[in-house]
Amino acid sequence: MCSFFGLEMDNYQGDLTDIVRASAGALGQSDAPVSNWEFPSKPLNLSFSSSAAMEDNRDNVFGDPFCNMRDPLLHELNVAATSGYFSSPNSTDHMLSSSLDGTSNDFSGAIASNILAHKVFDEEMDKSPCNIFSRIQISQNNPTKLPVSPCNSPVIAAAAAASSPRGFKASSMASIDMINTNTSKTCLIDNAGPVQISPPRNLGIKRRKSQAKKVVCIPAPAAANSRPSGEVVPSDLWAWRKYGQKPIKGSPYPRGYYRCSSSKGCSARKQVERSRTDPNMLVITYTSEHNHPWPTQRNALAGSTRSQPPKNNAGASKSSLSCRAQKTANTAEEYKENSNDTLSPTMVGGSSTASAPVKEEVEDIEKQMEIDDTDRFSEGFPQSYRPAMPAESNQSEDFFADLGEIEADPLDLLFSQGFTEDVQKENKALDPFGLFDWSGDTNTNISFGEANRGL
DNA sequence: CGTATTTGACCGGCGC
DNA sequence: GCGCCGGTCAAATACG
Repeated sequence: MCSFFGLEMDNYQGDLTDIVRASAGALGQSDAPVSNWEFPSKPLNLSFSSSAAMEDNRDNVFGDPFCNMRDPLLHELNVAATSGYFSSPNSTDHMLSSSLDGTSNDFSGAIASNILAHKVFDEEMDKSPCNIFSRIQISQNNPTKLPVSPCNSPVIAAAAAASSPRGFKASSMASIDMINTNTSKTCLIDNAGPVQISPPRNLGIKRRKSQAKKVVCIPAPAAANSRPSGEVVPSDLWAWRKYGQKPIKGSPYPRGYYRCSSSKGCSARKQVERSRTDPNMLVITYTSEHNHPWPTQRNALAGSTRSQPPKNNAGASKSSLSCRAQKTANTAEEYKENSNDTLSPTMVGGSSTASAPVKEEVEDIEKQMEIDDTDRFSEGFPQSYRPAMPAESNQSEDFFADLGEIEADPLDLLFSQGFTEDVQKENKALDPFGLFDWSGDTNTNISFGEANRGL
């Protein structure tokens, strides 16, 4: 597995794009599957209503009443590591689970995989050396360079609690060992420079200045995707609606503005942009918090029907965007990239071809994940989660090679019909309360692409 | 027809 | 006070 390049911060102050620069490294620059993070992931904490758990999360930065609920973003990101296709079989490092415990509550999620390096920066995060950031160099006014453990943080990843209605309790992240690879050998940040995280100046964030924000820096799937249009934005299963896009001064990439559409009145917002310093990385900034449980398939899908980019995407209808992009594009190539890879959620998930079966599978997976997480942690990816790979593979490399060549959503390959059926059966058995409408009708099913939209 | 996206216009904070 | 800039609004448009 490739290693991540060193993470570094340029000195550009204040721009969230650079708050966390997680180099995509070999990942972003390789042919690694770009849609890997569409894979559903497992839950880290199933305590939906545990008062104790809630208590433990009382200091989560967002005062999130749902902080114990699963974070769809986390799950999704996590799955890659738990799928067995991404993680090392020798996952023994409990770095995150231990280092986070009781220290960075607002750093409520952790995700790691050999492929994905998701990094979250919370402006209000505790910089205690005991937390995840002990492995990250904090730059700004703090000259102190916290040691970066080159082998303990293959992926210093944490899902944005802000994106979650509940976040995760650090102590509940034992599963991280599933996604941490054998760090002593497969360290993703080996031979790399330190991770430097610069707290934002908050300049330009005026109206919500006092609000906590979380910045997630993730590999930009689109960068390696040949998708003709649209930014591939990771799904977090929240329903996001894009309400604006602006070119950002100093960055060739526009910033997309999204608000939660899962619930009226929800003030949750997020901004998605490419890192100016590393186009392979997407910087997602979450602002405010959801005031509702993370969406069921129904409300998450409200109005979500588009799975394809505008047919005239490359045509006149895009001229406006192109013009905007052109404003900041310094070169023809940059312009091209902007035209093709703007932060439009239209194609999020890189799965314009995502079909209903796929989305159902995703939902099923998530559902089951909520049921038996602990077992998975110890036993690995459950049989039922295992995608029916061609040739039943452990041949992930070949698989990914294929992924790189196909245009169809890799999930179509990952999840076979048989897989779906099995999971559905299992889900029914395991979800006697029918908390989730996994079977839903066509209007309520989340299309994977749709689920991804807005990220 | 309902919903999402696009995008120009507008608003307000901040620096000068 | 003015201009810059980021963030948001909302009309137009696209899509299923």
